[in-house]
Amino acid sequence: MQHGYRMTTVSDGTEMRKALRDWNIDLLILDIMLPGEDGFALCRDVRRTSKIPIIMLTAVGEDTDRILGLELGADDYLTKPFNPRELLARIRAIFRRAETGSGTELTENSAEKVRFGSWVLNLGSRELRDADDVVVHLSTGEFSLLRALVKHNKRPLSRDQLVDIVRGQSSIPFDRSIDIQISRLRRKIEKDAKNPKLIKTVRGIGYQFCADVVTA
Amino acid sequence: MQHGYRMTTVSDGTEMRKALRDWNIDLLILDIMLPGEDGFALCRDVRRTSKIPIIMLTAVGEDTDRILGLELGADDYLTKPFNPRELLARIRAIFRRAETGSGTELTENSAEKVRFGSWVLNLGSRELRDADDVVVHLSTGEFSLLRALVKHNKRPLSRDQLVDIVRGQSSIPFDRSIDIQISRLRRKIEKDAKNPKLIKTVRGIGYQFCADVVTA
DNA sequence: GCAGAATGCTTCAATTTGTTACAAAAACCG
DNA sequence: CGGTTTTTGTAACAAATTGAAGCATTCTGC
Repeated sequence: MQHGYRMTTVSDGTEMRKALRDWNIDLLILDIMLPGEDGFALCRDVRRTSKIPIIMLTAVGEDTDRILGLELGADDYLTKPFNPRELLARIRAIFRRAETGSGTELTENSAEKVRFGSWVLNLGSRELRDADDVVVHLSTGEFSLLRALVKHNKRPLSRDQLVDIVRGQSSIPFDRSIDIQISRLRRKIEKDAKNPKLIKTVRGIGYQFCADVVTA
Repeated sequence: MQHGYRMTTVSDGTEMRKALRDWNIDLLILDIMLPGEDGFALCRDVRRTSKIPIIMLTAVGEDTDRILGLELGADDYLTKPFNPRELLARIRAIFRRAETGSGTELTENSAEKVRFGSWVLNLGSRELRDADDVVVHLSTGEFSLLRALVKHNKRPLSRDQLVDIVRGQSSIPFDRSIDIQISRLRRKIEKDAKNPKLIKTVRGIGYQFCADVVTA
């Protein structure tokens, strides 16, 4: 976590696609010079399926017109060597632009409300309601954890991943804090906390959200 | 007419305002070094009333952070001396972004009034009215804070960001003033200040305006 | 069933946030 | 100008949240 942003570094196109699939990536910074597929191809490829903001890193003398142009569709670019402050400024500018959209676009495919079991979780207002429409209070951490689980539903998430999502840090060894948060969350949303139906433990791996999640 | 764009040159802030009023200007290119009012002030001033894209021209060593940041709100900037091709590329990029932008803008030039919960906030006259059309008085700081929250609704804002927006300064360490302002604002607009529905706390991050905001 | 490991959960202290009371600063007003 | 009111920030304390420690429980492979 730096300057309020959490980042993941990958070393090639394959890792990038994996990261895009496994995490909710909000912004991509692409170097043109890469082993394997070059940045141009990657950029074009990502653009085909996603509107995620892309910043390209170029060497001097590259054809800047082409980078920002329709062909590649990057949102911005920087010439190496660049000033870190400038990168930060451009990142912020991009998010600020995106913000003025409509609000709720953590990612493009995020819906406002999701339903699972007899619960309705409103991702915008951060409210969890039961079948009778009664609000069950969740602390920030509980909401954050639940959102992570729901977002990656039916997929086991390691404690590392969860800590990373919830706290934006990589976890220290023997970090049990997620277990406790899971415990607290189960107490609130499971009918029988001893027999969890929604948040199951995947021994040796982590936790998995098992309910069908319907975006309403 | 050059490269498909028509342009008008002005020499100071007064002329600029006249041009903005008399013509349909689509994009503003602002030099920071100007006779009379400087570019920073002009930029901020334009931003108060318009969402028109702004590109700033800066000398080397300027504080690029501030330029693209929330305070000034420019869309891009270029360091002098710059390559005309690069300026052209950035102009095109900005128009391309504008095209793909979704609607629902929450800025001055679109709507004067916004509605959330049972409240109506008039951004022009700075009046907040309840369901019975009774004015609830807000101090300058309270209004400014509420406007910031509403503008970035459904998105958590850090204390730093809020201080920056409200006071135009970066906050000192351990600055709790935002918390107190939030507290005062809640007392005025929340039905139950203990259970805030509009302004929620995001622990470790800041605050988030959670209501649906409708521009009326 | 048993040993060891992984997970669940209680307790408690540290941190973060909410709020009250009060003082400084600013605006207002004659 | 002086006096008054309003606004805003600091200090101090209350409440909520959270994670570490540590023991209880469950699971796995034998």
